[in-house]
Amino acid sequence: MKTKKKLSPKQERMLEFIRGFMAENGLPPTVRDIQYACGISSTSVVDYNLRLLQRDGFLRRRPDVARGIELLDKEGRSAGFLPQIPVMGYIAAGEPLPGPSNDGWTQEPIETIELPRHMADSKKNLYALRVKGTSMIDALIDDGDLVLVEPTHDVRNGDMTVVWLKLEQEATLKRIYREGSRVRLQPANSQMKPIYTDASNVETRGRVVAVLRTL
Amino acid sequence: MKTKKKLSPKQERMLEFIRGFMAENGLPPTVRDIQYACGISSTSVVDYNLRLLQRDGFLRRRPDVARGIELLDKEGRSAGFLPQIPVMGYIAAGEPLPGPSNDGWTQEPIETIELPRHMADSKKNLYALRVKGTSMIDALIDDGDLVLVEPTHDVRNGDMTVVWLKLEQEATLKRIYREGSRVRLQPANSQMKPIYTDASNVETRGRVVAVLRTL
DNA sequence: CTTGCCCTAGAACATAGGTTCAAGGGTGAA
DNA sequence: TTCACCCTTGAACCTATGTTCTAGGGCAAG
Repeated sequence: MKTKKKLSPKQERMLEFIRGFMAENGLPPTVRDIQYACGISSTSVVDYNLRLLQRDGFLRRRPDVARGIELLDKEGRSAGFLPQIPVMGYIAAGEPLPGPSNDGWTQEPIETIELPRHMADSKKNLYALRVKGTSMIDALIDDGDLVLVEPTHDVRNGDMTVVWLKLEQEATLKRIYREGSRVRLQPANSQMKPIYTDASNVETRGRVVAVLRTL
Repeated sequence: MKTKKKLSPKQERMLEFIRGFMAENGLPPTVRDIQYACGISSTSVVDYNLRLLQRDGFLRRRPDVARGIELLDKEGRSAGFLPQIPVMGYIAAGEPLPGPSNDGWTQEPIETIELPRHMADSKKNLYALRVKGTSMIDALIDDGDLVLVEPTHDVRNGDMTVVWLKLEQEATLKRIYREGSRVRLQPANSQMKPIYTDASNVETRGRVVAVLRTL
């Protein structure tokens, strides 16, 4: 159940704008903000569509209060305000890695989560991967965990890194240390031994900035 | 540096209210909301103090916009809106466990974090503990990780649980399974063996609902 | 064509809510 | 005392912003 109901393009646009406005400015937009941003000719049209959106459960309005729009998630609780982080796919040993291509993404997000600003600096356009299986357990990452990734090739020694091992056809998360022509991949778990491989065999896909586990 | 500057009691109160209002209602309060809630006699007094709070970097105001208050964290970025989770102390093997007493807490939070609603249902008054040392590594929890705890004694088999082992004088995080008069404490890491101990030796302090690791 | 429904227009209205003003009380320094 | 500074009062002011009204266009069913 992706959407509760089909929305008119205008309504899509409005919702999209409201979300963005709230995440960016930290407060809900006014009717007129929406009007101008969405190129709508009259406040009454905005009001009309807000009414419909409310009827269909996408938002709640507080009568007579300025900026009294409250976005609702599918469960009816308040949402918005927070940076939306796309969960771009799964990571598991042996699986191909989804990632950003030159322009945009190789695929659509499988879900979206929102994170507080102090975890997800919106400037870095982070994305997330869901861990499948226990193959990352030596990095202290369990099945079902969510890893937040900052997409960059500029990875420093010691960074927890998303690496693709070409030879092994394997994705993994390790701390990376370049040692001459070879690379040491150090599990986060001190009880595990490091892996050594040739530098030409590793492709760094980004730096892990956080790990989230919900139980 | 806890606070940038000493605040008057009134200003403390106002900030406190604004934070609460935003977390609860999903939008910033009006000047008059603040006035009534804090028992202030005039909007101009509110304005006056908001002015000072802005000067001292606690918030930003957008001139002439309704509810144009934006709370700032110590780094100057937008804050508020989210449930504030107190980090009540540290957890490490051998350390005593902080926790809720009959009324209130045994101590003050060492810090405060904010979490999105879908992680921190405000009804459950969660708290957090910061993990010190690598003694929880068999539960896939590293030094510096934050564990979110729902304080309850009603723990079910298989729950990741904060337990206090009386004999060993040790706090730990394990999945718990009651097996007759004894208790099996199962590490999250499948490569580790479970621990068995007598039921009378374990004291459950709460259920872990999430683990957060920032790198 | 007529009716009904959904949507758009533009304007006007009502008030929620930010801002300002003139005045006054307290307190400490000079 | 007087001045300066900080804070409080109460009211008035103004506009940002939600709401409402009347009118009309497009379109499908009858």
